[in-house]
Amino acid sequence: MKTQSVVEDYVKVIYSHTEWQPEPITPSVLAARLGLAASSVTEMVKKLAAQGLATHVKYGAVTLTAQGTELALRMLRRHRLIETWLVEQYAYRWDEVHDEAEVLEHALSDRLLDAIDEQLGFPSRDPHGDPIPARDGTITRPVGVLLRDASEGSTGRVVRISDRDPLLLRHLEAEGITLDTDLTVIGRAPFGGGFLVRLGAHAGDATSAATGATPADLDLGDQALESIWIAAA
Amino acid sequence: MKTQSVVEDYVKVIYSHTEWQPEPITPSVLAARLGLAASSVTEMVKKLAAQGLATHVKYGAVTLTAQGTELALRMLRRHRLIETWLVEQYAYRWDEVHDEAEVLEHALSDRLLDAIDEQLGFPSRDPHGDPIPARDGTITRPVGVLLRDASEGSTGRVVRISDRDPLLLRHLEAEGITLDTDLTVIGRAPFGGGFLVRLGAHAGDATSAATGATPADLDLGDQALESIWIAAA
DNA sequence: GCTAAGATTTCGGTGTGCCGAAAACTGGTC
DNA sequence: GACCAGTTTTCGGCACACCGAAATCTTAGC
Repeated sequence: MKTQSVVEDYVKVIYSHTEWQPEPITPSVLAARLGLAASSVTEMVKKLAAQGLATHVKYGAVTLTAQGTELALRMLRRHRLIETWLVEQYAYRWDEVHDEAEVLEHALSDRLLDAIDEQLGFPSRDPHGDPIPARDGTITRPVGVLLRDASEGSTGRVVRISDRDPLLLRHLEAEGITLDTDLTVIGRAPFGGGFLVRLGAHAGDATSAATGATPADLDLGDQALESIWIAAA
Repeated sequence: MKTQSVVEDYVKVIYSHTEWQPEPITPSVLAARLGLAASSVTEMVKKLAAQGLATHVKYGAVTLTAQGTELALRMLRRHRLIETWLVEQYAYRWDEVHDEAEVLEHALSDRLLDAIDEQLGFPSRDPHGDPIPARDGTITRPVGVLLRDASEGSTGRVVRISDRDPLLLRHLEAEGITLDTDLTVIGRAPFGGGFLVRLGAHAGDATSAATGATPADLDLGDQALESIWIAAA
């Protein structure tokens, strides 16, 4: 019961892997995410299983038990509340909060966390649009589609941006794309061109949107397409 | 460079021991304060010495080097700022902050700590009256005498109360004694009576103060006499 | 100065989480 | 159905901070 925080990290990563895609995580991916050797992960996963937090088919994937999921959601709640708090109260930018939250999520007491939750007015999502699990472990996934899968000509509002890469976050912010930004999907430019979006829900008329780019259109890279979720405004 | 926090705890305790009394700390006292076996302390102290944080005369006392003192003051600054912050921002009571601060002092980044410092208006003392070291390691000790050593009939203002024992803090608060409380020292009642103080700087006249107790006088225990510092109001 | 009580250090050992190398297993290919 | 590449597990080992027991040192009392 001493260095609990290692267990918390494993569980959090295992859970996170399935949050936006269905496949359960394999030991090698887990090792890569944690920055550890595969052999270390095998050992630790055995301990997680012994504690009833995970199940592990030999030579196969790692899955959380109900108890493990509960712990993961507690940690996710902590992480996302802390990120939100840093942005709201201490003027952190959304690309700067992750590392600090990574440490603090293991250190704050439940009491302090609840006080912070109240101070923030019980927010339901963090600065990247990720849902903050409720105290009872409830989590409501925001509806939305990956920008890559959005249909041409459609408009939508940004509801989530993956926090995986801080540099992408800074780039997008510089381009004017943050949470709740309205945008219109122009689509892929012909002859292998980039993927274009226009800021604003009503920018340009349908004809120009179907016809081509204007100087105001943004050419987003593949990484952005895989990171931005939009939903009907 | 991983579990730095153990080193930080040792250094903090070593420093704290000399903050309000001159004697350097011995390994056994250090072990008691940390709740560890003496043998563990011997080992760790050797490592502190190897890192240039402490000097250790064999079979004798442990002292901090300039570098060790610097680290201790950084930790003390963290601890006391966090305590102040918990009280001011999150409605903790002064007897509840210690354990939370004990954990957080190892987890907050310098950046966040500075932001908190600013939010609090760069306070110079914590909720118990302990001075908060400045960013550059400067610390200004509040002037004052231990209540035990205060002369009879004198009046003063409470400038510090040791945070060693939360129960004492709660008791004193219930009796009406907190930081900046003015009080008059009546003195020790005759025939082995308790040590009496009166709330307020002007309560009663000199005669009654010299003569004896009134119902409003407080009879403080020995622990309180060793824990409360007063200075001219 | 001697001794004994008490403090301190030394010594062997523990648990945790990590590693690299080697062995064992998987799934796909021919 | 045998092989092979890649993954996973096993194995021996390491660093860290801790422990109790035994050895060593200090110091107070006489």
